[in-house]
Amino acid sequence: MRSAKLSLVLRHLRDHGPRSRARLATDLDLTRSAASALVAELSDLGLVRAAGIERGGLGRPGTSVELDGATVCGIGAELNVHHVAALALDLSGRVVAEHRLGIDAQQESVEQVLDRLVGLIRRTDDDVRAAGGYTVAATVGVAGLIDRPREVLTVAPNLRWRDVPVGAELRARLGAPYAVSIENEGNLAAIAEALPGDPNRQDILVIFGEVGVGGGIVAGGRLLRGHQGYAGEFGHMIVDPRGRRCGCGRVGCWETVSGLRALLDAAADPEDAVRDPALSLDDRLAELNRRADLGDTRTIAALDSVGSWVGIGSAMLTNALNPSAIVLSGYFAEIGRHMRPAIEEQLQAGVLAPHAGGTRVEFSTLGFTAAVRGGATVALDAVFDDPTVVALQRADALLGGAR
Amino acid sequence: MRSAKLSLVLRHLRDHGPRSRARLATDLDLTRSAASALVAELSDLGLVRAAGIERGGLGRPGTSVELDGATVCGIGAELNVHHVAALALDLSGRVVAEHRLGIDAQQESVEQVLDRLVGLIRRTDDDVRAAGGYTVAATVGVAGLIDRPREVLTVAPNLRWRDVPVGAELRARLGAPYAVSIENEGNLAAIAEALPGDPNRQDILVIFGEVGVGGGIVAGGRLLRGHQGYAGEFGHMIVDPRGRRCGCGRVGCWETVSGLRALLDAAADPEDAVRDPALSLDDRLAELNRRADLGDTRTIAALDSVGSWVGIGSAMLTNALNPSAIVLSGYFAEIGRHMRPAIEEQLQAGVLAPHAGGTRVEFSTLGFTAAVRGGATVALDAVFDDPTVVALQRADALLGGAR
DNA sequence: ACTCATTTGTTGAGATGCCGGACAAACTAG
DNA sequence: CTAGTTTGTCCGGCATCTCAACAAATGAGT
Repeated sequence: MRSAKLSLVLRHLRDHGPRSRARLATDLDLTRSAASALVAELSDLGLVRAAGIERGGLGRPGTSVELDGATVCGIGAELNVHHVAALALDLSGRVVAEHRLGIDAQQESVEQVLDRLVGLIRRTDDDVRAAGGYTVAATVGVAGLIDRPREVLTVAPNLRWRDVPVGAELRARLGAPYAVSIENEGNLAAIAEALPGDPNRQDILVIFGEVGVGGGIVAGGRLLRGHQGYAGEFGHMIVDPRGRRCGCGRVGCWETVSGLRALLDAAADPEDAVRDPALSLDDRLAELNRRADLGDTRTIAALDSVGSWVGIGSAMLTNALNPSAIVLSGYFAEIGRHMRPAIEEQLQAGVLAPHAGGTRVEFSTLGFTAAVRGGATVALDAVFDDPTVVALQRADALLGGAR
Repeated sequence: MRSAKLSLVLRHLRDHGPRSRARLATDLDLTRSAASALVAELSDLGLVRAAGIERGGLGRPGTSVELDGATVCGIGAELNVHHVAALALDLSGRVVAEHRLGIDAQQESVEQVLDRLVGLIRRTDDDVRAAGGYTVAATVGVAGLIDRPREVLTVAPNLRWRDVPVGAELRARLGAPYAVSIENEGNLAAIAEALPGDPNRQDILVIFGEVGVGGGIVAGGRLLRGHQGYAGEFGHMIVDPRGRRCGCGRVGCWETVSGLRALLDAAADPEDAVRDPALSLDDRLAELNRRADLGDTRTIAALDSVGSWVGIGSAMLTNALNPSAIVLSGYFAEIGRHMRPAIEEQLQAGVLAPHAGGTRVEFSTLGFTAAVRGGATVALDAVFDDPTVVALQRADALLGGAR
């Protein structure tokens, strides 16, 4: 009841930016007295602070209140085939710490990979503490199917892992005083794209492309996880039954025609440098962008073909979900501008609603940090859900310095 | 504030059935005093009543409290190509009144059809009043795309309507003291299948098949409407680009291979009685069921083929949404038992998650009343959201007898 | 049959938090 | 410099929740 009001105020400050107590009162339909009292309590918890004077209007200027980012942080981490990463975000959305490490999950044991990830999370937490803050929770994104109720990684074709209780393993290794949860990587990337407070980012479809294609659905500002947490596996929708065999064993999965490999195969001969896995992905995509800019016929045809498939799949999902935007992330964000016409053409053609239901095609600007940012956002949700938890957490963090 | 707690209690009684005040207190983490006070207030509002003594346990037996269905009703209505219908549900889910009228929307003017529907809603409301109750709200399901923010029927291929402000038209004609809202028919059918309190019916995918194929998505117990309210248009996902032309003008829409027409075309020659539109749909489907039971090769092959397509589309949506159940409604419910093997085969083959992510294939038992039931449920949501509204509504209903 | 433990529902006292109004503070407009 | 406006705080009143106590209704044990 009390925490619900505190949560309301805190979220409002996050979603709509700093503002005076009086403004909070009118926005949230409270009295000025109530707003003042709530702000005072949030201030005692170390979650908000004064942010300067609001000059310009008529009458006495208000003292603006903003989220206090200094102390409370959430950690997002990522466990992927070619890298592990961790990132800490404070309440105000600032990056406090960031670490990244290249690995080859297929060549290392499960234990080794988990140890590396735990090391990264520890270092991130250390950075947070060094900066005078503390960690409230950590959420780890994994490139595979996460059975949420059981907190088990069920299947990860690209990692080649099966039935690993990642949540319990990480908790045991970390022994941390903060909560640790796991989530599908694409789902976290989707959360990162659902910008709080932006009305055009409350019902979105995020499609994340690398070798595989995944993603997530945000509906009404909330992540759609499905019954067991398996929602968002767009890459394995079968769109071309007479097509190519997929890594998952099926034929014609969407990622076989819209994934990175499909693009590279269509755009270049096997000996071409853009198909050399030893070179950095950024460089190879930059080269394709250059060729497309110069008007290279084969490159443009490849981008058109892949773009059409991206559009066909997007149209199906748009008929089902009617999102306000489709956010293309991963390699699509790097090279998608050349695919846009083909994607939009298929979207117009394949969606029943006029003007494709108003769905816009957008490209992510978060790059490779989408998943870890989403993870940190989820971790911070604990605070926004119930701001009073930090009272306990803070005591824990100060007392239990040894872990 | 207070209404939030009242709402909590009322919903709990709906979702988990009658129970004592003490049980409510422990379930909802309240004190017994608070629970008593809340029940007393709900009782004053005429929403709950005593339901008998709970014998059997140790100690003093509790007096069970249940939803009082006698007074408060919600109306659901439906506007479809071949019929209009209306149904009133009381708080406890009992059908208080039901009316149905065959029409041919393509032969009549928009005004005529709306007048017929209004007449049906009026008669239903009269029945409610005759039974000593009153109507709190009405929700009308329409077979077409509803732009929710604007409350306009954007496009309805089967009705052949475009840009009709159905909400405003109905309100003007009814001049009713209760709220009137509109919604897509498939979405209402989906709500009707999401049984409150059943944990296996909180994340479901409802597919409704007649000539067209539509449906709705319930995620976390809440209807997924999308940005503009166009979500759930599964029938026009393009699944077979080399296939047949659809009524919407595109090629290969899912409903061209899984709709009723596809089944009838495959199962019988043009002169066969099962393809005679003059005969009742129920009789024709019964005949197909009979033939399949007798082992007729062509019928079984047709059901297998259509079932496979139903399964292929379901698998795509299951990858994206991970529902706990796919509820097949409309003509699928009548004849689906012969399709089940083909559907489940494609689901297993097309879903990445092991065992198809635990998604079960179920058949609706609501028949043609699904949409109107869903509409009445939505109408009653106003009461469950804020039980105090009935205090005003009741005064209105008693005073403003003339409308 | 009687007593005791157990559970229910109600009641009253106290605490908490919100609302409304009053008030001083701080600023703009003229 | 004054009048008007808006902000933030303080205080009495009200509603609501909690806590503790108590009577009522039952089963279990002797």
